[in-house]
Amino acid sequence: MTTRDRQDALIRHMRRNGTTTVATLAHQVGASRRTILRDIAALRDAGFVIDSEPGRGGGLALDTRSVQTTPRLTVPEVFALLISVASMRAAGNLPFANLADAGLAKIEKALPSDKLRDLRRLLDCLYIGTLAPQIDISNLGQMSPNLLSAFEHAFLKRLQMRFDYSDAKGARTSRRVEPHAMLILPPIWYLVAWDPMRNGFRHFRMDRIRAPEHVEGSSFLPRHVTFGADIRPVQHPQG
Amino acid sequence: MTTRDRQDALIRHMRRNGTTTVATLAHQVGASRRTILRDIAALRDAGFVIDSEPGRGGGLALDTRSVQTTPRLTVPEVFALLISVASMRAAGNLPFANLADAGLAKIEKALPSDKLRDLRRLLDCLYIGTLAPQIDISNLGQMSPNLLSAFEHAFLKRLQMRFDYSDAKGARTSRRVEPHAMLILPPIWYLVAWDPMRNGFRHFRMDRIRAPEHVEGSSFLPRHVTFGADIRPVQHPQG
DNA sequence: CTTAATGGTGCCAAAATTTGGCACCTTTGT
DNA sequence: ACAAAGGTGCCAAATTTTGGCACCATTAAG
Repeated sequence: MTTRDRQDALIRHMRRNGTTTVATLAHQVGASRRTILRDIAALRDAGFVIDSEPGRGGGLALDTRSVQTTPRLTVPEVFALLISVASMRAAGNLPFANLADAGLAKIEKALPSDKLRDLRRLLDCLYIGTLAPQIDISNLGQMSPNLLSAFEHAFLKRLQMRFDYSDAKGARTSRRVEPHAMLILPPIWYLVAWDPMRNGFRHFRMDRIRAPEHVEGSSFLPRHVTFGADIRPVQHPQG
Repeated sequence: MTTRDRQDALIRHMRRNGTTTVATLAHQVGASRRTILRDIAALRDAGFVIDSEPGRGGGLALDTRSVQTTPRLTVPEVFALLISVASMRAAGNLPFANLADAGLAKIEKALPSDKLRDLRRLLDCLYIGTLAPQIDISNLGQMSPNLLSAFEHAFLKRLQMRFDYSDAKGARTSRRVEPHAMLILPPIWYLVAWDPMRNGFRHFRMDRIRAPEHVEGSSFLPRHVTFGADIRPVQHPQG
């Protein structure tokens, strides 16, 4: 969460909720009161009109008439939206998915061509099933926050991914694989990847993937990639 | 001079001067070569298309055709996207939903304020449950394509909706109700509405709602509203 | 072939910025 | 008087940014 992201979140929250307070915002974005006050000052500096009332019953309120900015979405953001819509379609809610799709199409049109190319490649590797697999989902875990970004980064740049995996019996192994596809069989998500150590394709339940605890040669990792996209290039089959 | 200011300056310089080099830019803004290269990467990530040619006589050039066009989305489109993301969040796929949310926030920012007000009102009437109801879903039907648009139209303009409804026993009734909320208990979607004939609130499973076969006074209906949003205003409780 | 110019990447320590905590002030409604 | 709210100044700790360096790949000129 960069400064900029946090400030975006503040604006979003104020847009949605109307009047709010510094304490509320601080709790919302997980920052201190002091930081929020600094952000508010920065946002005012950037042109946002934010009314404030001191005293009991006071608070902050964004004047929504004030600023209009062009949205600039990143590839993972659009990809996440696409996944949302696609999985809703898979759940059978077609009419709504179609409407959302129309909106997405417009967004895609506004993407620069190279981003669009990335997006198409990501879409090509995404499979969404309609029927839930007949398996026990009582111990369905939480997916790690950075997994989608890490997948996108590694897949597009043809890098390997490193992570720790717990199989159905709870045995933890450390993996280094080449990501090839994402398979969604609601509510289970799978990563399909080539495991060069085992010389074969493997499915990994994404809720069982964790960031690697001990990364050898961690100095090779860009700091923002949590799942250890490696610098070693991958021989992908498709062009 | 913040990072952002510097990156803006780079874009301005490239817009003005056409082809340039990293060294030139570095000298221009008083930063190192390394920093400029990092900025270029960030700008590309943000959606700017910047061509580059290596080798003697090479350089950088901003593709000015790739100027971002603001996608024009309608309220129902954004609403459908929001539902997609919200239902994915309800399904427990938080990290992905958060990413999608960030994208949506940017889209919301670009909406004109009156649309944003509409959107907020729609959001206020949307409830998404996390646990599926313990009911038989073997006969889950298809939701009609225009139902969401009709709901949005009728709700925002405080009009009545007309439709045919089949209850659990298959008995068909013709309804004329005031829509108040949408309740999603995956995979079942409900319309919550006031039924003035029966003088009470009713839940309608949305997959059992069908367009009315015989609509009296159909000349009053806007053509695109399939479900017969009536011109009679509704007394909504909230402002 | 050699060389110079150019974009690009990885790494690391130094520099700069951001952050959280604290004390304290002002305003406002009960 | 008091509690709840916004706002400011300060400082050490945490985090991010930066510059410098080495090095790679590509390209054109000599």
